[in-house]
Amino acid sequence: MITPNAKEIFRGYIKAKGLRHTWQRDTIIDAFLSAAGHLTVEELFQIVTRIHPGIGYATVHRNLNLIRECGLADEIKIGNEKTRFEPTCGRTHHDHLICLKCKCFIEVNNNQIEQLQERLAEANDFLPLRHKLEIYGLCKNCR
Amino acid sequence: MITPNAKEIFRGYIKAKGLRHTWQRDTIIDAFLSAAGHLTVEELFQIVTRIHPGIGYATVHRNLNLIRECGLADEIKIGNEKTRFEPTCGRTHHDHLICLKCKCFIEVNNNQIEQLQERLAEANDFLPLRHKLEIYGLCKNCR
DNA sequence: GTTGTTATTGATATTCATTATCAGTATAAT
DNA sequence: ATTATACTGATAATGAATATCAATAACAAC
Repeated sequence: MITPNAKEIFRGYIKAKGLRHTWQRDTIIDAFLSAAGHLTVEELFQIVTRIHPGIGYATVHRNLNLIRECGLADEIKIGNEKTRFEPTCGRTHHDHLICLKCKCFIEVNNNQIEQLQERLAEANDFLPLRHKLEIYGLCKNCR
Repeated sequence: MITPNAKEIFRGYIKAKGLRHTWQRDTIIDAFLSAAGHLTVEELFQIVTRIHPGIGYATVHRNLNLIRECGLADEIKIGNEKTRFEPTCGRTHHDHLICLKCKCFIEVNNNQIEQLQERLAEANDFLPLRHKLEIYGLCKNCR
């Protein structure tokens, strides 16, 4: 299976909403896609600034929201920590085991759970679009 | 099965932490336990104020955190909505189907999913303590 | 009961992520 | 080229959550 071109998805979303293409958006989507996952707005802003000094924090924030809206990023918010954005494209959906002590997280996946969730929604006449499963506890090193 | 006395749990927690008993704490835990679930700090503050005018917002907030800490409340935070606190005592754990349009939520429960989560954690050498499963989508009326 | 220590309260200030504002600029259709 | 309008970047505003602090209250020790 070929990974869909994330950048194309983003540009398509922009166009479909009647928004405009700008070099800032290009820079931001490129930086986001090539960076390691789980970035905060602040962190992406730092990266983008190194490439193109002068891009505003608000611009990065706004566009990160667009990236999330078009499905290329998931939001992870743990307690009062800053929101983090993780790329979804080319990756299967996964849930998180979050350590309450060291704040690390492990990505996990279970098809059976996914299927049960579908059925659970169905049984309640609910159309499921996305979901978030977070298991909090202690990791191998902290338990 | 007899529901454990939530108020005793709270008072025990206070004592165990070397904190002190106050009439404000009593008022707040009483109001919280007798209120319908899913309250925001603001809403509980309004209720408490009606019983004892003069109790400060910060006091309600602080004590709601203690109530959460001792396991009597779960936190629900949907998007940018205000954090809500829902009583856990005397109720089985449940997950949420959250409507993206009307913001309503349906409480659901599935033992099979719970069990799979346990196993998932185990497989990763992770000690699960609590978890949060939220399925976002469209409810019966909004789909 | 008195005293001393210290947690608590309530009012307010602070913090901090996120969103809104807005003038100037850039984009893209005609 | 013209024109309408979305975008940017700087900054202000928002708002929930937390911190601060002086006055007060709880409670253990005596």
